[in-house]
Amino acid sequence: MPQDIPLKFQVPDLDIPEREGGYARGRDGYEQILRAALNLLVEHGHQAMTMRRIAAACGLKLGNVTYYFPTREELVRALLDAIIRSYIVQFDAIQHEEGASAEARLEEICTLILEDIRTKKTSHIFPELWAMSNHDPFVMERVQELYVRARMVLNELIAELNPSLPDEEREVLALFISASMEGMTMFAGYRKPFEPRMRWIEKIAAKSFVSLARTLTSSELRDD
Amino acid sequence: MPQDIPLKFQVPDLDIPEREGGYARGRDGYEQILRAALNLLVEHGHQAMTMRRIAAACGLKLGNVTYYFPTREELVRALLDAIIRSYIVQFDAIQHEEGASAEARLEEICTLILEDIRTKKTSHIFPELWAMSNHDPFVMERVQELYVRARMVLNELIAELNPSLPDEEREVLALFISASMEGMTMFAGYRKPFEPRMRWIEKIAAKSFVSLARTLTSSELRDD
DNA sequence: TCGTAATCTTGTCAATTGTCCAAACTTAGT
DNA sequence: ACTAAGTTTGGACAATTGACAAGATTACGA
Repeated sequence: MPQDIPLKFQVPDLDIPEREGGYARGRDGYEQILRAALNLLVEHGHQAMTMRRIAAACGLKLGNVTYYFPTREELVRALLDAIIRSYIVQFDAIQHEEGASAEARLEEICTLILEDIRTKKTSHIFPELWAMSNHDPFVMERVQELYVRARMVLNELIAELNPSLPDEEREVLALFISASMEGMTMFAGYRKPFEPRMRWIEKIAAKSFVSLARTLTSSELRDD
Repeated sequence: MPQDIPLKFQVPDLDIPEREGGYARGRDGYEQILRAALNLLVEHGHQAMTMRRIAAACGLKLGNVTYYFPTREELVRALLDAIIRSYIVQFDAIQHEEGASAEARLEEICTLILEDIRTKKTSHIFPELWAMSNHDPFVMERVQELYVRARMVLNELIAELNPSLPDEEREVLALFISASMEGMTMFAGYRKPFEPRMRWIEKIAAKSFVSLARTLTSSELRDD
């Protein structure tokens, strides 16, 4: 996966769990397969990610791929696990990182996420995941788990900026901010029409989110 | 397509163009096919939308489907055309509708869009479209055309609320607002974890977007 | 070095897919 | 009723897919 944009934090492509037993060659094969599958997913989408194409892409034979992953389902799950794990690791790192003011950190997080959205990998994979998750509970669960982690970071910062906001309201606000940024994927992601304007979008987002986090009050959310 | 949420404005499922020549029976078949295809897309995703499944779903024979749509590609394009056309018609109607203050209308538009997002149809179809658009220029073009129309409405309202904001900045702001709402699809759409909190999300969105539209200044977007 | 577990090759299998076609049947206007 | 255009049917085709298995080859510790 070539790096297409200079990023402060680069999310690793895959976080592949250790494999029990086996030879070094086997670990290589396993990883090669997942990387080839990821590449196909990014370049040509989920439906083009066939066992044969994966095999061809990493120089293995079809039968060999089914040795590592007896069914396509297992391969897809291992791939999504590895993809999502890499994001979660990144979010956890950010969360436990001490830094400047809550406001500055909120802005930084947003910049981080919006920059990641501009990468080809992210802006191609996530729409696939969103589409898959509508018809596959496993994907849904993993994707939502990822976003739970993403919101944890936001929640902490909002709590610092606006201590009087009740828990539930704060969580909805964190969701709003997170979802808002995800929405940029289709418009300012890789080779999308507003990609060149991503800097402005980052500024609008920072201003808007900080203002919201600071000024949102519980009474504004009361039901009619 | 059953209506799952009571909506003020219900976007029609499909806007099917008139068919040149042919008998009434033929117009029926044509429409049945597109409706069956839409239903499959919503219920089981793009990959499940095969010619045979479509035929079975609308009680036609496979060969008959290929009579109306010689290739699957043509069918998909006709379907996406009909889907997107129905949204565009809706946006055009909203745009030329006189109403209350710009602020009230902006809030109304947002409520409208966010409510539509909660429908099964919208929250299932759009992720499919976004994923497809990454690998199919035709889909990309149509989807972006839809969003251009959506932003036209926002642009007018922002211009009214903030006349001194230059054109380009206003367009990026309109994009931010539109994209922000689209991002809710994966979190507060049909059967998504935050669907029950959509009312709060609408209120946060209204407050945030109106505030942005009012207060954003050109100097805040200047490059460093 | 030797033996066993791990990895790899090769080929096959049924199932599904999009596309195509020739013949039969319907419809609507004359 | 006749006709020409529109529609429907049933079947066929090659291509692709995921899964599977028997045997060859390789890695690595005893």
